[in-house]
Amino acid sequence: MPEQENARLHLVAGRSKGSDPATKTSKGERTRARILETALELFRRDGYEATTMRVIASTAGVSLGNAYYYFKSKEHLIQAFYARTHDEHLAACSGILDSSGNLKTRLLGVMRAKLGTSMPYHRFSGLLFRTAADPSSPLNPFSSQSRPVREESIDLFRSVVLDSTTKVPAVLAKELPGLLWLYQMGVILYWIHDTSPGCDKSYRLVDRSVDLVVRLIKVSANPLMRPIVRSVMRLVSELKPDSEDEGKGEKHD
Amino acid sequence: MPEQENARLHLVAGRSKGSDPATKTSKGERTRARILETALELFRRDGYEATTMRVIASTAGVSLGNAYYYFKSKEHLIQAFYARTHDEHLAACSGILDSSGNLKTRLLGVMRAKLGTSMPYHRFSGLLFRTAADPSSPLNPFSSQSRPVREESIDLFRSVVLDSTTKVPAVLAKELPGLLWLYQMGVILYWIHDTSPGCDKSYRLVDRSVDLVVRLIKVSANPLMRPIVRSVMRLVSELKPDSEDEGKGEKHD
DNA sequence: GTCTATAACCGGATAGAC
DNA sequence: GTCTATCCGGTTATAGAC
Repeated sequence: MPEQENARLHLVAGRSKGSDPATKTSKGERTRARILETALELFRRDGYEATTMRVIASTAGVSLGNAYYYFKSKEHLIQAFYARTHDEHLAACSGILDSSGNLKTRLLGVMRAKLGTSMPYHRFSGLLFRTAADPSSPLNPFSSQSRPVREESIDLFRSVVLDSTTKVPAVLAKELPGLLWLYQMGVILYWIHDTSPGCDKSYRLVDRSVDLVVRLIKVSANPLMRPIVRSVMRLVSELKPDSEDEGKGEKHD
Repeated sequence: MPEQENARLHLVAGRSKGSDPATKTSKGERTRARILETALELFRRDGYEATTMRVIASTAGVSLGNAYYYFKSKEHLIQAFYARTHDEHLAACSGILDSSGNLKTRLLGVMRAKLGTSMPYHRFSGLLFRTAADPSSPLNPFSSQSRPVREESIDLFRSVVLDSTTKVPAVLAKELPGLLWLYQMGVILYWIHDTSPGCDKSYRLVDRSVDLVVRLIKVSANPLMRPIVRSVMRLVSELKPDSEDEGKGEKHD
């Protein structure tokens, strides 16, 4: 399925400087970028629903049909948004990850950075999660089409764990990055519903829960916890891979 | 806001036999019921998106505008769906809850019943969760407008815990029903994305995780766990109430 | 005041000409 | 690669019937 490859290429277009020398952006690439910039701008300013494809198109100086030539649907603009915020998150994390080996410090830094970089899109993210929760949408974070971005996110947590000086029990090591990613998703879900001023509650949630998570990781090394830890890990590994039948949903790309 | 009262009244219409004697259903109530039945039937058969309001209306033998007279939006049909499945869930649970006092048995019964009664709506529920995840939607399970149904669900878990013979540590007791409801939401979220035949994986998840949950509850009584349990409970109680500002979202009823 | 219907509006999406 | 014209479905306005 070459289209999927293509989608991924588009996704990263403008991030990793193209494989060709210089800034050899074709006209199409520039048009595409212009539409995307316009859309994200309008989403942030007016929200998702309030921003119509017609307005995006006209503001970007193209026709409605043309906008649909570059983005198959309004939701596909969101995929681009995913990639964008992930890059910003990475950038915001690098400082802490380079300077500390303490697991708690690292995880806290990553989680706080996640909230920080997401803040400008608080309202927008609500809608994002809306489509994200739809299993038949290619945009949902568990779908095969989201795998590339998902894997990148999990990689981040892998580096949080692996490059830390804190010793992680062997049983946990393999699944931990994926679990932390899931934990992050949970925090985001809370944050989306958080209407406290400045989203203070979400920050408190991060502070407290990171502490908790790290303590749980440490406690899991205790022999008393052995059977429970084992159960958890079996549960996780057994139920994780949506195996062969992924992408069976109604909507295809 | 009397409308909200009304919405709730409508919600339970046809459930608790009206306050008036006999089956004094007005014509409007019958029309309303007919539309709802038709809609749920079509949702189950064709899915949510594929079922248009026009088809619902014509199948139910009313005009489009008339359907909107009874249900303010397509999504409002979902609120009725919530109530419906909750009632079915209650009925499916009663057997186990009346016959066993064992916490694990009770919780397992409730969770399996939840999956069982939800199965006919597997596809539909995906879409449901879609709008449910939108914080500005009155349908999201955390919203103030969903409170009545939410409280009913939590009550079910309260009875699971309170009427069991297993002793639950005091620190946990207060928050446990709400946490179990949250746990159920998590299971549902997994189930929605579960494409395994017969949703076997979801059933396995329930079997394994119920075992785990019950063991965690018991372990939490261990003095070694004291500090962590305390942290968890503080976290929960501190971050739970979306306090005063609920319903501040864009969409109002 | 309760109910029903018709005719629009609006925005996401598509077809097909250039 | 770009446009115009059009479809389709959720939603609303509004007029009248009971």
